[in-house]
Amino acid sequence: MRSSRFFFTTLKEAPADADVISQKLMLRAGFIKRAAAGVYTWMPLGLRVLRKVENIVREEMNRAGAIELLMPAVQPAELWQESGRWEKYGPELLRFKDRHQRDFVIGPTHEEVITDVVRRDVKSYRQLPLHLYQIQTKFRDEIRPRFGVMRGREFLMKDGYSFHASRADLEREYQRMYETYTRIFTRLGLKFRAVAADTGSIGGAGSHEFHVIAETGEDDIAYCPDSGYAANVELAEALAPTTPRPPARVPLQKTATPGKTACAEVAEFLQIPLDRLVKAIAVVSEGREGEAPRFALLLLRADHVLNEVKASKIEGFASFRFASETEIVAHLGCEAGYIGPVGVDAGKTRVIADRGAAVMGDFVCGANAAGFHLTGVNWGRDCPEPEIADLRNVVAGDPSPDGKGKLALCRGIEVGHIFQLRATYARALDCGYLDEQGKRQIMEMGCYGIGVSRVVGAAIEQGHDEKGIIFPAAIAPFQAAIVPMGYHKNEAARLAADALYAELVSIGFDVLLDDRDERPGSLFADMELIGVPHRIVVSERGLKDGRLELKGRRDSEAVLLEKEALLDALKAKLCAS
RNA sequence: CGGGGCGUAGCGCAGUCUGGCAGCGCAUCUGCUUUGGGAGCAGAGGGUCGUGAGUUCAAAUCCCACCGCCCCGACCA
Repeated sequence: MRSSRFFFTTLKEAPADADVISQKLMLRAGFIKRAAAGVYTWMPLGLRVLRKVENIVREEMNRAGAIELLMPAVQPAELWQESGRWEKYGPELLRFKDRHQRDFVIGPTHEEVITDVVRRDVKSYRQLPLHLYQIQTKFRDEIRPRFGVMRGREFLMKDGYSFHASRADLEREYQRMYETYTRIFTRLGLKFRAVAADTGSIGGAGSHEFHVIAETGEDDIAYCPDSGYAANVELAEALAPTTPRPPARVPLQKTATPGKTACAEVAEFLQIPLDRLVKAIAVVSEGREGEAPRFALLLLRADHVLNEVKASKIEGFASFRFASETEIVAHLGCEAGYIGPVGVDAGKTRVIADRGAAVMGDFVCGANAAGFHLTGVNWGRDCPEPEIADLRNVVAGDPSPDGKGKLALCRGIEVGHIFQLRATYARALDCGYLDEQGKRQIMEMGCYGIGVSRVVGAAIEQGHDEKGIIFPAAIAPFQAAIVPMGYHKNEAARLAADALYAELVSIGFDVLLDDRDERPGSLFADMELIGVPHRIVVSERGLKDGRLELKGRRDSEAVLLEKEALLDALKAKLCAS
């Protein structure tokens, strides 16, 4: 490609409303243009990157035996009503009516459509297993789209769905997809980590997320450098402390702590470390219609943080919320800030302690009286033994749940997710087959997603500097750029640049000849901004010695090479990736 | 949904308090000079000042309503 025949525009200043680096750089580099909140046009330069990601994903899915198809973005409401998600899916599901007042949705995902396709055409175990996938535009009406293409409302996704005659075969395909995803993100040139993820109501070890490691990620990941264990913090188990609860040494005492409602303030006021305090979090579950709301007090060591996913697994609290001030006063006779487990009415309030809080002795907590805390509190002696559960987020240094080493934490951007759906959708939509005995069975399903457009943003979050984007060669808009000095003034440089361009194209390189009539500084700055991994400068001064100049995007200095040596160097670098 | 902020040329912003010719930098166009790190000089084009309705001799500026966007808040006992 020649710049003069291509179309791209760059900006010196990023639009003021961009809030993450990838969004700023994508706007500055002219990869995307905002059309509405969370909705973007992919400009030709950005589209080249998107297509490269897409093609790697496609190649590897095909290699793994999955078969591509393309489903509609617009889906009839009937399928969603049949699966039950018409009611369950919230306002993220964009619904609309056509001219005949029939209900439709713009697909946020395609379980319903694919299951409908398969149930119509697959009748026999002989047609299984079957793995179908597509790379298609999705729409989710996020409350607050942000971070450019990383949390857009409209985005490009690869979604695959596999169908099986047995759970064992689903597990085999799941493992194959785990390996395929590992291969995909490796080829994309990204630093990533596969982590165990929450499986929600389905349970089992049936879900992994693939995260690109980046400081700006929205997810916390716990991993063990020694054992290879990795899990989303939502899921990572905090093991019960191995040290037993110490015996009570001091008597229960009520202490005035006027105005000290936050744990940190209480600890400072009493001159004790934060981990001697127990904090109480009041939660409510609405329960079914006609039932009274259920109330519970969750107790954690004050320096620990409540994990809401874990809390939602408490029996009866699947969809809990934090209690209102009124509810707290009604159950505990005191406002928030001074509440605790001592003296609560066991008939009305469940007391559930995190494993860490359950082994504490002589601790401090709220006295259920405004302006007072209790010191020297001990389970069993001063209040009933609590229910015990794993309620907190793990922290760096916690023992790994597999018992081998200690956990570390990092942040990640979720770019892939694989999931053993089992029969959830197949049952709802009655997707079955006849087995060897001619008996009808419900299929086992898996689903496998990759956020293709999000990968582009994640790659930039991971690879950039003050000059702009640094792409891995596999997904850069061009593998290399030829930058001639004085293309429009100097015939020798022009002829040499044209010849080199023709030669690189003929051997299959995706190269940009920057033949714009601009000053060198502008050309350099633009090539660096858009993240081209290799730059070749053709100048009269180098040509005098028969040399060209090669510089990697991360290099500080260029090297002067004769043409053949330069071709060899480029081949070595680009073919390796 | 609650709180805060913003909306002026393609991009970044000033001007609003205190009403009085709609500005600056970058980008764009023309000419000359320049040519290895986002050039200089001279000139030019480009605006429903988010929308609507008011107040006023006069509104980007004041009042009211609406729309859009951004940020913060759903880890709090």
